[in-house]
Amino acid sequence: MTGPRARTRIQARNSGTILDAALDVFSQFGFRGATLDQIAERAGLSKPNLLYYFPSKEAIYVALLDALMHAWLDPLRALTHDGEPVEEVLDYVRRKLEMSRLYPRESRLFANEILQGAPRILDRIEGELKTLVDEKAALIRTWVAEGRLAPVDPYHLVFSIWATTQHYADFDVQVHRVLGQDGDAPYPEAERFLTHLYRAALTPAR
Amino acid sequence: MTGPRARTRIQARNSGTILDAALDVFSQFGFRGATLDQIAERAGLSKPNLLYYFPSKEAIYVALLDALMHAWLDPLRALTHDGEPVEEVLDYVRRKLEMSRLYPRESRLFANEILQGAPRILDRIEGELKTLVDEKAALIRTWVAEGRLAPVDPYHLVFSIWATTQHYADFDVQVHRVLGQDGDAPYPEAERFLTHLYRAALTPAR
DNA sequence: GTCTATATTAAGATAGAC
DNA sequence: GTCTATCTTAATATAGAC
Repeated sequence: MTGPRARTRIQARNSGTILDAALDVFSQFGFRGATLDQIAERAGLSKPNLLYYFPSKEAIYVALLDALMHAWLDPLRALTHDGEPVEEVLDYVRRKLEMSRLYPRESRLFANEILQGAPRILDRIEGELKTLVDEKAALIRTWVAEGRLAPVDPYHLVFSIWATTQHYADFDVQVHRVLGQDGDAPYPEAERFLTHLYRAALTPAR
Repeated sequence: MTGPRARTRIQARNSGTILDAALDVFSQFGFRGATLDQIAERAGLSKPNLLYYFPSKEAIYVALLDALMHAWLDPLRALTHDGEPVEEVLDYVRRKLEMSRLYPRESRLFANEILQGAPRILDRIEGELKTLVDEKAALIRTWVAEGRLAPVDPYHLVFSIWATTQHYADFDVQVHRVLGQDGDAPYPEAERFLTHLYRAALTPAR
């Protein structure tokens, strides 16, 4: 800890307030589209006060990305060889969908960063993310080779799970308008649909 | 035609150059994150010259969105009751995937607009897009009722097709880094995977 | 720790010469 | 039609009082 952040109670509280407000703004507008004015207003602090807690706009953004990446891959890490393969993957789908439901802003922050070319996260994509996906892809290949999973490409399977589950957070506005529903209403049906989709596609032919 | 746009040959060419450059920039950074300086540089024109062809930054952006929405729904419109239901949906998946491959910038422009709350496109989401999806959802329900398609929620089916196919354009950087591939390399395998995924999920139990 | 005031740069848009 | 120069506003960041 070099900065003043998180030393005293008031510092911890204000840092948290700032990060929460910043997540609102950055997740909607991306790094360049977001402004400190918006963040300050949403946090109920003055702009200079923001810069007392964080040295720059970029530092706030990077702090958010760091916190995000730390937790983002947890659902995939939990995919192990312990259980029955089809149910293991379905559990992963449900965990990812739950992430979208509980943390839609984090999903949109990530989506915005990738859309903009991932300039501040490319090393972690090529590093920890790729490493983890490679590892789980190998596990999935093993299941396929053992005939316990239908023959699918593990990478594209993972991409499709990311896409379908994150869609409910990233395209949330569209989903709600098309369905004419609000809030978390789409999620139960989404879970039913995705469970059917992946169970049908992954269950090996008998 | 009120503005100078598209009257003479030189006007048509410059308008096209500007829109192409603007698509590059807006699709990456979103409306607020994009700057006229970037667009001007990429178009090889001066900033005031841009504003000779379009009255404002917003006008350029709206022109792009208009052109996009006009073509964006074509693949879904082509889903008709003519053929065999499973193959009809698979054709739709392939058309959407082809859109991602050929027009990734348009896909990212749309994604950015939705992520930012769809402020300039909300009426068309609630209008022509919802109307079309409602219509095709009814068609899919008919197929399900006839036992020619496995029982799935038609709206979430469409969402999943949008998500999985647009993912290859919108998250293109991530896909390429994880796979260690460049250019269009992921598409053939993506098509194989998605064909399997939807064929398995949509084929009715015999 | 927090604020007002302000320096500095960048961005959208316009004026006016050519 | 196109450019240089410039106006105006907004944005990041800092100075310095309290």
